[in-house]
Amino acid sequence: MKMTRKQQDDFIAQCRAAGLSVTHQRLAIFEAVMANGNRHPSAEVIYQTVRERYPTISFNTIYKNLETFEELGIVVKVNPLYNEARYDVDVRPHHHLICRQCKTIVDVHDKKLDALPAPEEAGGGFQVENWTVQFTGLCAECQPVAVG
Amino acid sequence: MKMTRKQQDDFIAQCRAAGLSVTHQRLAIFEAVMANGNRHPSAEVIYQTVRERYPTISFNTIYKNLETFEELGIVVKVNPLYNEARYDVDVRPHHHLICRQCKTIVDVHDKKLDALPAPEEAGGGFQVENWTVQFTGLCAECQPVAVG
DNA sequence: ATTCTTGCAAACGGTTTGCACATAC
DNA sequence: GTATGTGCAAACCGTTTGCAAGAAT
Repeated sequence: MKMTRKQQDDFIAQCRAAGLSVTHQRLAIFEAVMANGNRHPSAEVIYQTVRERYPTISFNTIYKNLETFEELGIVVKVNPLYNEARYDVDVRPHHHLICRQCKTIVDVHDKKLDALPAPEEAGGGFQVENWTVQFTGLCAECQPVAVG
Repeated sequence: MKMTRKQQDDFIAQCRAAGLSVTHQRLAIFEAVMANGNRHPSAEVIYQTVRERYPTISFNTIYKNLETFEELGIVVKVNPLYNEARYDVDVRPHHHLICRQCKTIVDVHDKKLDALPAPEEAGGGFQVENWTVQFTGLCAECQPVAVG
């Protein structure tokens, strides 16, 4: 999963368009993100990958750049509620509205959504036990003060 | 959202059936969980709620009991990937298989799932921007060694 | 020359662990 | 009396911040 020349050029163009400096670190982090594309990597994974080539790189640089990449739309967080465990008393299968700003979670019980088909190809013997639809967006309170 | 006598009795029965001691703390935590049912509370929220009645209760006790409640099936974690941010290079709308054991995430692109209807009642003016289906279960590697 | 980025170190917040004391059974 | 649960404190881990030194433009 090596980065092509075109991917690199596109990335550089994207940086310039956004007014971002093109540093070796930033390029290496982008390459590491691409190289780990199918693994849904954490910052730690990116850090370890980049460190193979730049042993002195700082964790901070990884974090700052992942944040930057997200603003650019190059990557997206799989788990918006990554910072603390949240519990649900409703153990029946149902769905969630998640406000990306204030992290409010609202339950959704919708008949139409209950007719969801299982995924056709369950990714290499994956045994599905449960599923839920996560709607992300902005709650009523956060819409006026939204950033991004 | 006060707990009914029946709910309390059921809870006590459930504890006894599982061989768990019925402590004041455990009861109070259960009641706090129920009282915050629609808020999808974090451990901190539960802690603050219980502390109003038991000011000396320990955070540790909250954690241990939330864990216990999850094993009993009384509560469920909304966000299995709560401990660290995970990034996705694929920014197109798609879906995920998440292994509850090893936290592996596998992308799912499925035509059938793309025809998902928006929720009928968008919970008080919630503005939906995106959505994704999260299938949870066990990956092929974890099925033989699964706990729970 | 100026602006943006990096690296270091320290703080932070949520989570988890070890162990002595207390409680439920 | 024994097994289980609690409270305290400290460790832990991922994340975030402040700031001086360095690199990109």
